Amino acid sequence: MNKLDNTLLKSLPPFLNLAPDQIRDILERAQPRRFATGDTIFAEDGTADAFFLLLDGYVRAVRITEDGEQIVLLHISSGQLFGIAKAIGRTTYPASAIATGECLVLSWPTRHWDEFIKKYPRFASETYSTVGSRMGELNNRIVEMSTLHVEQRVANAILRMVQQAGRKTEQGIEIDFPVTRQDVAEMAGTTLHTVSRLLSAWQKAEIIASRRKLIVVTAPHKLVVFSETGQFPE
DNA sequence: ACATTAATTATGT
DNA sequence: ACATAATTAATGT
Repeated sequence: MNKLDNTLLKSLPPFLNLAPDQIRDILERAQPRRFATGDTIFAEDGTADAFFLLLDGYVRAVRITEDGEQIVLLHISSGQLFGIAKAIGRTTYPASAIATGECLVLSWPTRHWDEFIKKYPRFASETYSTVGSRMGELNNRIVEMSTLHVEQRVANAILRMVQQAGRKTEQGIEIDFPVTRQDVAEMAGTTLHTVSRLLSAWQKAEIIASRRKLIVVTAPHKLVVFSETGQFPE
């Protein structure tokens, strides 16, 4: 039913080295979907009736607190599996998935999960490693949140985005999806005002350059040093 | 050391 | 023109 290129899946980690008929098997059960900026792909606590593979674009995992405050848990970049509640023994999604920018996604009904795991060892090991690395990231962030100062936290938030979605330009490394100060604030656990103030300062110090919804890190090394020491190098 | 409030300006449809 | 984003200063905990 779909006109997706068969070579597309072949190059993705979970489906590496599969035979053509296996690729077809997987694609036949997949539903390709597009999402626009800000679209909710699935909602926190909703029944996990599908799991997903991000083909293009970026998605962020978001949770809402008691008093309606958003926090951004992590970003997912293309090639990654997400919405894999089954992998952590859940029947509902632990967070909401929001499209940041245009997204192209493959989704499969959850009932195929167990079979995929059995049939395709790469798919199984890939889910383990993505679950593992996300746990690791969240783990680090807990430590950061409780030990570091805001300035270091927003530095880390920016560095993480650079790491996951950095694109080299003439000026430096640019974050490949739209980010507002509010977004950064939600990642660093602070307010957009503090973020705005910090970004302005770092702009003057020629560490970053930023326009509306865009952040370019012009001196990545200095920002790394700052995130670790709380001081800019001479 | 940070958040909150509020007022002001810039930017994108 | 209108809504959304960003800056900036003042005040608060």
